[in-house]
Amino acid sequence: MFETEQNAIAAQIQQYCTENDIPAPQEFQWKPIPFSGGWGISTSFFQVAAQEARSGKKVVVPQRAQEIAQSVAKQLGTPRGFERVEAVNGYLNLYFAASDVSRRVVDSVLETGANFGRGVKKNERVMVEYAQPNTHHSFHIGHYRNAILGEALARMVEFAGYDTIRASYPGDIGLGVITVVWAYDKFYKGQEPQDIHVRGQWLLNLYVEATNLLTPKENETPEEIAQREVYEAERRDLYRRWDAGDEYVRNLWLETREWSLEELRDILHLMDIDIDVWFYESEVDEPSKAIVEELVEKGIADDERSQDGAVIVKIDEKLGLKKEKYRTNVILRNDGTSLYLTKDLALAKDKFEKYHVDRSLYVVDVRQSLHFQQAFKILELWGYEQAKKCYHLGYGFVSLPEGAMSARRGRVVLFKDVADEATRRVLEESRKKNPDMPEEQRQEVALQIGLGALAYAMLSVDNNKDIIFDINEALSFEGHTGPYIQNAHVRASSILRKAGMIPEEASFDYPMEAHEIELIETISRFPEVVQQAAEEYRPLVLATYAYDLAAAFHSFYHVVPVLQTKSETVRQARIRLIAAAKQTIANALRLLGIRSPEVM
RNA sequence: GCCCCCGUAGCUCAAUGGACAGAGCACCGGCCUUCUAAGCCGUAGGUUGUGCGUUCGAGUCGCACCGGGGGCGCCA
Repeated sequence: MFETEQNAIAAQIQQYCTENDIPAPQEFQWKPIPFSGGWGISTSFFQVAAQEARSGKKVVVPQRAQEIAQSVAKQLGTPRGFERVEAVNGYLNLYFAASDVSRRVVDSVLETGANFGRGVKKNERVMVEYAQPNTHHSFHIGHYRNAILGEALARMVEFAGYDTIRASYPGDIGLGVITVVWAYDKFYKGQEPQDIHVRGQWLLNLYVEATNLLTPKENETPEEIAQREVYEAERRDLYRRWDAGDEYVRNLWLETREWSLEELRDILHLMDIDIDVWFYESEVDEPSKAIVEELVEKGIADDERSQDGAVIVKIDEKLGLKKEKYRTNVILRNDGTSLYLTKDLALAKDKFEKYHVDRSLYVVDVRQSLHFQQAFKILELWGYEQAKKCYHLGYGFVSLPEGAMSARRGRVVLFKDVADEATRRVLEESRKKNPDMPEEQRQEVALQIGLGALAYAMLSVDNNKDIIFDINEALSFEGHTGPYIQNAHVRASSILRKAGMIPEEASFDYPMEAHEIELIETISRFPEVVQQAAEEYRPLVLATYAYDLAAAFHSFYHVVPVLQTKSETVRQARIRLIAAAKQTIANALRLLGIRSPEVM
């Protein structure tokens, strides 16, 4: 928020350096003054001093940095908007005139409202692909991490100023899908439950049971082996018929697929996710085969089918690399069917050509990073410049204290179960703490708080870290959690309700409390936090910020009176500050996909 | 064999190469006749896996090693 001041001072420093034969810094790194109670900006002169040392001057770098800082401080005096300038340990610290700057920050937040922190429009279209669960399964907590991470990323990138498209890519075909269709058709046709989530779980059980029937076991009798082989043949036949477009199989597949999609849409709705473009794996299957032919013609792929092999791309060789990095991968099986990689090539082509995407983000777990590196390099070999702006956001996978989630072993934590449990726990808490709340409102708020806790638990861990899902930790409501932040918003709302109205304007020209200044300082950081989080593709940055902001608010709330303040001037300023804090908390939470309730 | 990620307080996690490595949980001690105690304040807790190096400055960058996880041509 302080670019104007920073640039003006930077220019003065550069001029001073040039005039005094000191190497002028090319670019300045401005940082907040790290000491508590000190609100302002700082920069250091170590690099300048080190440059002098390198050019032959006999200087001790830290000492020289302090000398320069001192002389610069002297030269600057006290610039407009600041109340104090000091040189300490090689750093130049410029302390704001808190009252002036506070008013500017608060006015700016209240003027822009829900748009406070929004970045300037960048002329670039970004597609974020996330929410790619397989159909014919139920949605588990690992899918949830993917969805909330993707959504937070999309919101951040959009708010930072990019034209953003949300894409989902359900895996609606493959051996796993066919396995479920086979089991359904053979054993359970017409027995499906009606509730969409019960049905999702039921499909999952079907998959487990079918896989069990098809998996070789120890000490099988000849009869058992024969039975299993019959089943296996049936499954293969079903896949073949699907591939051939057999009407019966296709209808069966579409019907069962729709159950999963219904559940997926319901969950996305619950999460407040609105997907713009739905890609289905089954729909890129045919186009992807055509791409293989093109790649063979262009000499990018090698066709080894005549030697009973597959169609492969020797990526390292084509790139001229000597050491193995991207290796070699298959893009068409020897039976002519396509693979995951092939489909991703077709999908990327669509993204670039149909949706004119400049930058493409893939939110997929980290185990697939080689796959994406290969896909991006093949796209590059194929001639797509945008491939350089494809980025795989790999995140650590979610496992359970007992180990990896495994549908076959029945070791899966379903999102819907966790969401229900979250709501239940919040309701219990809420009845104790706020017994007078109308029951209808309580239900609605409980969902927001429960999901807030869950979302925050996922987003407050950096992307590349694995998460061992512990429900008690994830649904904690105290301390570094979503509800802690939501509670700050609720407390602010409560004060504003009692205040009645927000004054049109107010001056902060009074001796401000340290907690008051700290809160405003934290609010002022929001716009750059948004940019950082979006540039780094890291919701964690925003999650940490939201917590810092809430913590600053809670401390302020405890120490600084607002409505009880005697001075009407101070009261008005603080009411506006509360409104600004509330708005900024809401904006930050919104980017994390978390609701900001008025009461809790 | 090659590649990627992780290792920070008892536990879970933070920290654009920059000032004194910070939070939460758990533990202990305070604070509700005062704007919502899902809160606030305080105590305690560290050789940042090990060693070398780069740098004025390293938890952060490089190399080696130790420990854990993941990936590596016809699964997705």
